[in-house]
Amino acid sequence: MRGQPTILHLDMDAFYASVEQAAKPSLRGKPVIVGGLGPRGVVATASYEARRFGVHSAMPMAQARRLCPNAAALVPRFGVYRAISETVMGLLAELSPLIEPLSLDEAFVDLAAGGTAATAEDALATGERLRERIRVTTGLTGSVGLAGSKMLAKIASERAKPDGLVLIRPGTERELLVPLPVRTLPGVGPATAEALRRAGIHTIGETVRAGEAELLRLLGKAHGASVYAMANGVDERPVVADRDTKSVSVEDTFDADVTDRARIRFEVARLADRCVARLRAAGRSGRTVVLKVRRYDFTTLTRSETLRGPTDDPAVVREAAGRLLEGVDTTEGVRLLGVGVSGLADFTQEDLFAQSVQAVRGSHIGPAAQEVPVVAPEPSPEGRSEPSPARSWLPGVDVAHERYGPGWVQGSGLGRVTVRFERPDTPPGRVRTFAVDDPELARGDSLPLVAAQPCPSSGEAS
DNA sequence: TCTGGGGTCCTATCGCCA
DNA sequence: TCTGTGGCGATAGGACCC
Repeated sequence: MRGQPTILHLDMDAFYASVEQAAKPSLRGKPVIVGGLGPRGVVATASYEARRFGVHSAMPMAQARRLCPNAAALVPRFGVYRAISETVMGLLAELSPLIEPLSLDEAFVDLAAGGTAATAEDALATGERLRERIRVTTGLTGSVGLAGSKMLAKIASERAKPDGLVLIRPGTERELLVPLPVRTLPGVGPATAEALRRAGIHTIGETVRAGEAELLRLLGKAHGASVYAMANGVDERPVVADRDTKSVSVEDTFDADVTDRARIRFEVARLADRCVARLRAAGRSGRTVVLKVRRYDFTTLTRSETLRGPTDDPAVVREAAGRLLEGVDTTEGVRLLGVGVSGLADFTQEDLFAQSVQAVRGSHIGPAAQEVPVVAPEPSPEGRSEPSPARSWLPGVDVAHERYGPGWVQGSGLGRVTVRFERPDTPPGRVRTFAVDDPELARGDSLPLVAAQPCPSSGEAS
């Protein structure tokens, strides 16, 4: 049974960038980069046109723009991606009840659990049918890998990219793996690859030849054993549906390092509130509060405190984070602050002994400034600016103009905003420029990428 | 213009306790 | 009572993934 290609891995092609190209006809066939646009932004996804210039995920945006100055650089629209992702996951759910999403654009499916892959040929047919369904319902392409394990299915989809399907037949795994670089193996990142390289190990074949004892010596017990097994094509990890969240966190990188202690305290309180808002939205509470500080030199430290019981009270989390901050020296400047909660529970058990000093205060989520005796940050020259009107016209966002209809922001600056008026189902549209405070211009709703099926009253287009 | 944001898992160390 | 051992929770850091 094992070895039969019953594990399917789906990977949507250049997902965020492809969504933007589908939504914005003028960008089709052109280089598109989605990511943070601030001075410290990084690339989330680059379209294949941009990749030809050497742009790739996790690259600093500034470098990406030097490599590919003509690319459209857009901020991510996670709401849109999430909605499309749900549609795609719905298609996967038709194949099998056992699906494991890895991110918005990737998932494993255990076809055996769905009875849709008795043979390799069945699996192939299922995979091709899926790709077609995805194309028709979303207008996007995805690549499919089929194999007998998660690792191999993932390697297969990688080889299938873009817009393809690869099946690894039982018995061919070893010869396929042998020449591949060690970085191909799940769990082998930069640090592990470097440790192996120093031992003269570059490929999976060399990993196998080194022997298990040598790997244990180089990488330690658990990691060494796992890498050795993977190198031999042994991967028994099951497809796990419904992984439940173990922690919730939020973090912010500042445009410039922050040294002002009052400002840092204020930001930590704000992050704590945002974190609790997410926690509550998920209907969870948590017991351990974690503060994360990345300093000017990129060294990162965490401090944590475990409460007597789980909480979802913003004041409690804010105070714990504040206490943790008091033990951290920030005089030389911080580039990132984060607040997280782990040790999650489903229930909200209010502590009988009031973990918060401010027991009397309401436990609703309110503006941090209400409770924290923090100097509202002066319009200081450092750090992220408060959301100014101009900043909400970020490239890529949806807008609607009273006269010209739906469009998207192409760029803004010097008090002006440039909008391209087009929709997923129109030809490339034309560009108009407005004052940033033009009363006829407002944020708009995203439009479906594929014309909605005849459906009574599709109430979009406000 | 060097390096995001949201996670998971593993390991080491320390103190407490049986 | 002293010493050792082992388990366990809390804490911190690091590697990895998308």
